[in-house]
Amino acid sequence: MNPFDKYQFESFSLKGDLTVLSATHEPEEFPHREEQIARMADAMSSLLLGMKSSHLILYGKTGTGKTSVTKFVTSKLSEKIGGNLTVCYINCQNYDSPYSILVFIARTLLGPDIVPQSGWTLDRIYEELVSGLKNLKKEIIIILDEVDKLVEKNGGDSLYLLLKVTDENPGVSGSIIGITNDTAFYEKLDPRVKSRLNKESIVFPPYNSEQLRDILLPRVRRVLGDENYDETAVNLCAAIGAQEHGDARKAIDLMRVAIELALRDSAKRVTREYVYKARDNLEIDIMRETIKTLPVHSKLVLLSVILCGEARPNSATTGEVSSIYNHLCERVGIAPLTQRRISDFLTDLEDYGLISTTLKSLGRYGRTRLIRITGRENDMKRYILDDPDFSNIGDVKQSRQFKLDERI
DNA sequence: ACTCCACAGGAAAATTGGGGTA
DNA sequence: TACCCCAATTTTCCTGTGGAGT
Repeated sequence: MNPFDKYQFESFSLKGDLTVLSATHEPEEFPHREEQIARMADAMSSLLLGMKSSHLILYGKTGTGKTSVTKFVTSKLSEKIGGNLTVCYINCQNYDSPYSILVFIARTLLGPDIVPQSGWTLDRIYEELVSGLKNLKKEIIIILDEVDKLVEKNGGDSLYLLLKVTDENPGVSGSIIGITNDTAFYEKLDPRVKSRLNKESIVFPPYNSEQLRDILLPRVRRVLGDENYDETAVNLCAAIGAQEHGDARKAIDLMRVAIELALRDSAKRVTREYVYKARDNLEIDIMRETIKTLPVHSKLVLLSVILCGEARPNSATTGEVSSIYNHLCERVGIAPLTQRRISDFLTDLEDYGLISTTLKSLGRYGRTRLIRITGRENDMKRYILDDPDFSNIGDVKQSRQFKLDERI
């Protein structure tokens, strides 16, 4: 026998497409969601008879399958009904005003030329949309992902208007599917919307780790075959996902990254170690991605927080941050915003998990938020300074110095 | 017990900017 | 061109507040 046999480095190869483990993959099977699917189908079955379907509200945390299941069920429904049904998917994070929603719907259902992005009055867009929908003569399903954003922002105006479109115009037949992760969503609605929304609600409970494993395993098999991975690695992904409020997306992402890392290493199989590495990687990726997509002022505020923390290791306060921010703006050549606004940015940054704040009273010295960076600030600084707008910011240490002098 | 700091965070006014009509 | 409508973003103005100093 060949003495080199035991030094086989050949790594495993993919048996299937890795996109099965990507966010855009739309599965055909939904383990542990049979009940929800059946109930949705039941609620929408009246469309098959040409009757109106009632509106639906779906509750559930992120990664519990609400969106995928909805897309799945609606696509199956349109298979049955044929060309007589159009589905319009809207993510309410992007379209959160009555105006932008109506425009979006009009443009996707009726074509991009029917209404302009802006310029017309809301009334005119409404009229145009309604008459357009009448001419369409189709059943319409409007999926509102993250509806809670809609209600938070401007009361229930957008929803109210949509319900008016679907319910108050003979000749228009539409139903709304609202998706939310806010369990108190319905209570927050104002009465005029509540009364119209003859709601049927379906809850998507978080997955536990066994259920996550059931979701993960078939997909992993499709990618890797039966060998090439430790089952404990899959279990670990499932366990981490379960910890994160039963988040299937998280578990799937972890598995994908773990496989990618193992491939890059030309490893023989995917092990727990790769899952741990994947977790670290994902965290950094998420951080870089959120920082990269931050608006300029937000970046400056975050940078100010970091610099402030470097100057004085104990927590920074809003006032300190905003004075550093002012200096940075001057340096970069951007008009600074008010402290009121900075305060809002700080809340945003906290929501993104980039900083954490504690409201504290310093007695005689007022009441303010103590602000701390969460995570590796050197990395953060690097990602912020990647922004081409900040090319003239120069040496950060230097700028820190000059700020220290200016303060107090 | 009372003050008063340094803000938080709500509400409303003002500004900005796309796009219309005449 | 001037002027209007609308949404979104910021500013202005505001009221509220926990606790160190007195």
